[in-house]
Amino acid sequence: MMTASIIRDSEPLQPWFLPPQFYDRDEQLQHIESAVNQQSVLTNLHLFGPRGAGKTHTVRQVLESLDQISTCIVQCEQQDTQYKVLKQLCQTVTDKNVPDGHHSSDLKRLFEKRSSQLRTVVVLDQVDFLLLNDGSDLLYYLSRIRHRDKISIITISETSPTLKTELDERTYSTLSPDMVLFEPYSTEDLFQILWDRATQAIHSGSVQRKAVTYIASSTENAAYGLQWLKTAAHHADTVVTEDLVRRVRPETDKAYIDQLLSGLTAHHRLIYDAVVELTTDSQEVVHTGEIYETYRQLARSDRMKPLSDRRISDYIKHLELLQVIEADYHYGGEKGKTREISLQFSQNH
DNA sequence: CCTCCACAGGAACCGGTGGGAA
DNA sequence: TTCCCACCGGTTCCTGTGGAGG
Repeated sequence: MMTASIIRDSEPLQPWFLPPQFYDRDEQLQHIESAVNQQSVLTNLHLFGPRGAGKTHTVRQVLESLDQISTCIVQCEQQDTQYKVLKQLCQTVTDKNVPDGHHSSDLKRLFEKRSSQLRTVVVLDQVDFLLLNDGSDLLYYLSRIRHRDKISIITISETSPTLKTELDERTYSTLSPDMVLFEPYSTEDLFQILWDRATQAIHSGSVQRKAVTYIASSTENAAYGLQWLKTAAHHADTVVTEDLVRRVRPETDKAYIDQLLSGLTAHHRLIYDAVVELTTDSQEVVHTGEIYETYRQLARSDRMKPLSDRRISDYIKHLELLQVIEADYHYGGEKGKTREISLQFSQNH
């Protein structure tokens, strides 16, 4: 069934692929580099911008270009407790596996010992997950660590512009990060980004410029655009056309959501499915109680033991942080405290 | 004005896991 | 081997919120 693929190298279509060329990120690249590449005191940074604006890639680009510097990139979506982050920091810095069961003070000692010898950059990607689950204790610790002139803390967020409201006062004032703003890509830049990847990944002549132009003018999110291109390429018999691109949009949404949810649990998935099921053309917002109920039904039909409402309430917050759903908080709506929840990615564009 | 609804979200607690020390 | 301790995902319990309805 699968005919010869037009893809010659799938790597450049992968989300983690670091491209050789960046567009319209000179200012940010420079800002980050000067913050972590000083001989004296290193600077802390907070990177803010929407998903698919190149935050993570830009940091990686800078860090991979530097020598004599130890770097730890932590995905807080998974590492959402103080202990887990410390564990990963120690593993990265010592290059050894660190088993569970230690006291976090042991891990702190180990990390301090190593980081005192070498300049160290700690990147906390999706830091909101850590803050939601565990508060700002870890950031407080890191901001006051011994030898802190040798450590730079870089936090990345899509939902907190400054971290000021998310952190307690003392942590914010000692951390006092420089803000680095990432604007969404322009249509032209996004075209270049996708075109570069397309020409690297796909046999020449097998992708039309118009097709890529269409993607670039339909979204500002590079990660989403890339998924779109990839989905289209997988479906193309001979060439990626604009028409094909239009047709694969629903499937792109699905694949993009799958990728976002892949780092979370099966329960998160069921909650998302519940919201999809409850959302109709006539009813675009759903209430938490309905989600709990539908989730329980879905879980039972999958022979999974449903989790408590309290837990699901937290999981809904996770989906909100990932921006697959949007939650409108009413501390004074029709029925006291409620959330009105809607899909961020509607199935029918 | 009081009570109820339908939730939000803090805090305490629970059982399992995996160290380290005696 | 026994005991103790921290961590973790999860539950239970509880208090707070503000409009609607009596």
